[in-house]
Amino acid sequence: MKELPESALNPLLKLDNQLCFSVYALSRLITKAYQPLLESLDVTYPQYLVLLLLWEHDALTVKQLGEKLLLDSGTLTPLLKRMEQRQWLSRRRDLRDERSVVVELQPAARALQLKAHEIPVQLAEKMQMTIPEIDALRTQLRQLITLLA
Amino acid sequence: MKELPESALNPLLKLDNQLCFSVYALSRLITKAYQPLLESLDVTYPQYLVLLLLWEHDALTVKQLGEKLLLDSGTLTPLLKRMEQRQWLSRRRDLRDERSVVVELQPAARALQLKAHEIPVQLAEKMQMTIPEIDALRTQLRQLITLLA
DNA sequence: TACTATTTAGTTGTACACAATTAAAACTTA
DNA sequence: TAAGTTTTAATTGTGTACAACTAAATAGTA
Repeated sequence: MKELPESALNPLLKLDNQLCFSVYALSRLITKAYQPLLESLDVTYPQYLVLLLLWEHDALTVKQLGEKLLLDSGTLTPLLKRMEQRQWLSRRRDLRDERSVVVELQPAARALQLKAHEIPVQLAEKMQMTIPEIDALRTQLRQLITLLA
Repeated sequence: MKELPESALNPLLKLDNQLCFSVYALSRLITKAYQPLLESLDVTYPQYLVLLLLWEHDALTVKQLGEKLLLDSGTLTPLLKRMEQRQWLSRRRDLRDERSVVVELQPAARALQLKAHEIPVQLAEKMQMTIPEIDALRTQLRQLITLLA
């Protein structure tokens, strides 16, 4: 009798059946889908996420950025330094708490915001989803994020 | 009159409203959720994905792995070299087509498969989802992957 | 057959991600 | 207030990701 592959015994060990791989692959594809749109801003996708937050809040500490993006200083510090070099933001110690570093939006990055308005719309088009569909899926993923964070 | 932040004018530019960020954040959280489970195998999550495929197919070319994982040789070659060093797989040119490199499962990695059976179950528990719920979400993400790939 | 185009991996350089560690500042509390 | 703890960024080292490029092998074609 011919031996079956283990994956036949445990279909959960098949890549095709894994939700986790879908999230992982989709995440990378989305980053790639953003790239041509972000090219005019000359930022990477993680840098764009930082800009989104600073456009909204103007100034945040590294810790606050990390909480919102679920990233630690090991990732953020070099990323923010690159953005500082391009004059998109400033980094300085908080005078009231020298442990913290305040990251503040600079004028050059404020100007970028005007170019960014179309990006979410174009992404939604690429994904061929309506706003309600996007909202529903996002809500579902948020629940998983809350669970795992 | 006080000026509103731009994000008030364009709510799509708020991080909280972005499906893409949810996918990105969830992907990283899932990788972290895997980590304690993969520790006993001493593999990273991308390496685990390669093992899933080799457990299923025994031998695949770098190109085939890349098609299934949506990764290119720039990522795979060094990753596979690390796995080769640990005797989990072998890499050799295909004699019938010297452009291709065949990656073949080695006995040490076959043995790892026994330890891996519980991993998908434990992950599903961490996500507090039933198999049908997982299947539904995966199907939805697959559609997006097909669209963007 | 020669010539060109395509396919396949590998290489190089840049940018995340993150665990583990370090160091300084601020907090706690005895 | 002095000692120990916690908080906050930065640093170090490893491992992805991926664009752009290179080189070898194969396929296609005039």
